[in-house]
Amino acid sequence: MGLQRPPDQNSETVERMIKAAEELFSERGHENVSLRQLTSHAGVNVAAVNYHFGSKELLVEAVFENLVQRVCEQRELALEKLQPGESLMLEEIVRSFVDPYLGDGNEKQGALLARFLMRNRLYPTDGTRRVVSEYLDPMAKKYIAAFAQVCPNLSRQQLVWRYLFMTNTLAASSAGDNLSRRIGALSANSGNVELRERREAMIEFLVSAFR
Amino acid sequence: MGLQRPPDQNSETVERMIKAAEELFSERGHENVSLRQLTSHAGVNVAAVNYHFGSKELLVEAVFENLVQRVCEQRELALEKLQPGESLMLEEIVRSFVDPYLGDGNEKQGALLARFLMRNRLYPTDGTRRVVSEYLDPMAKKYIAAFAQVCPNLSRQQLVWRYLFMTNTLAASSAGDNLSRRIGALSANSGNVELRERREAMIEFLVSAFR
DNA sequence: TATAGTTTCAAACTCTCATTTGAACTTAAT
DNA sequence: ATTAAGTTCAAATGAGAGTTTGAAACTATA
Repeated sequence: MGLQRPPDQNSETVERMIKAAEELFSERGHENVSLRQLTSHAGVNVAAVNYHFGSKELLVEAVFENLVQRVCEQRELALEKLQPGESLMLEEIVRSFVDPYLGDGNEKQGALLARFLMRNRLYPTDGTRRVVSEYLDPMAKKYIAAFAQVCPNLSRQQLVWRYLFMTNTLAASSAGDNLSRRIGALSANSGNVELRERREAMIEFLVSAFR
Repeated sequence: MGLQRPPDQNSETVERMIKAAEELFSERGHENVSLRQLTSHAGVNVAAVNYHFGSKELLVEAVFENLVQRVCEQRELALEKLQPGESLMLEEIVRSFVDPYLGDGNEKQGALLARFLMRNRLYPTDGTRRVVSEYLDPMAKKYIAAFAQVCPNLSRQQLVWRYLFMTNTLAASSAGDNLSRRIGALSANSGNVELRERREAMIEFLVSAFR
């Protein structure tokens, strides 16, 4: 009968669409990727989006949720590994937060996540809010608790602020390749900036911001 | 003959359009404001946009340039007022940077600027890049020089990084009212967060990030 | 093999948007 | 008063987007 709610099956088609979406969204942002571009890049029919996800918006949210879930799992693991030892290092907490965000190798994951988080900041929807409150907020509380152990001089309120500023810095610094260009313009140096270098500078910045 | 380039006149119509654009853009972002909404809110005809600016994109860039110019002028003044005394305070430099950005009273200006800067980070165009290199970059060099005086222990490279992280934090923290909601979710406190409070917390954060 | 449910496909549909158009109106100079 | 340029207007245009459709292809079960 035409229009039925498809179950959450892991069909080949769905995976290909999500993969294509991650690639294209991380480059141009989901508002600049039409369904025709997306589906042709994935090698599936245009109608597949509405058939499998219901709408473009729901596809976007599925990709977002997918990614956030992945990152939060990695953070969970990294944070747990830190807890047992009593001597909790500030820098290691920051690293356990930043590393899963940026992912490995290329900067695509960080860029994608940054786009989503900025988008949620500027134009939140019910779906994106749900992802934040379901995955990010519980994780945030754990991090704030961890920071509280290392920074006993900061009040709970201050910790909340700084945690949020940290996430903002991370998101804003990962979005687009514009930062590298800007650094070239401001430094006397040559333009090219290494990824590793950027990551280390940011961690240094964040660590000092918690002191 | 139909299509001529109109000069930069300060006609009533142009002013009304820019004013309406600032209001609507700061609330919903320029991608979510159609020209019909914009012009009807301004009380002018739809065709006026293309007649006076050439296109929607050029109107957006004009609003952006307008705003950035204003903010940079205020920063210039505030920074100059600081220089004469030898005892340059880190916190005052940060304030001279933050205050013109956030504007006075309502948070509309900060939100508008944040949207533009994020947009430029995610989807830069020739026009927005021009505004950045023409207004923001020269200003940035002055600020980096000022920070260098107060933070002699930081290398030039570190100063550049931290300046950029500062701008990112500022932009990300000013965009949307989502931050307040998030704080409510993470604190045990009640949801409402004062503007002043937020501003002070951010300045505290930024100051500590430069130490 | 027959049948019912699921998935794919090309094509059409609908809607909104920025942009263009040509006439009407205003303004200022000759 | 006449003319020409600048400006405004309602209406049309056309491109591009997401979505829907109904038939065809596929898959599994009986």
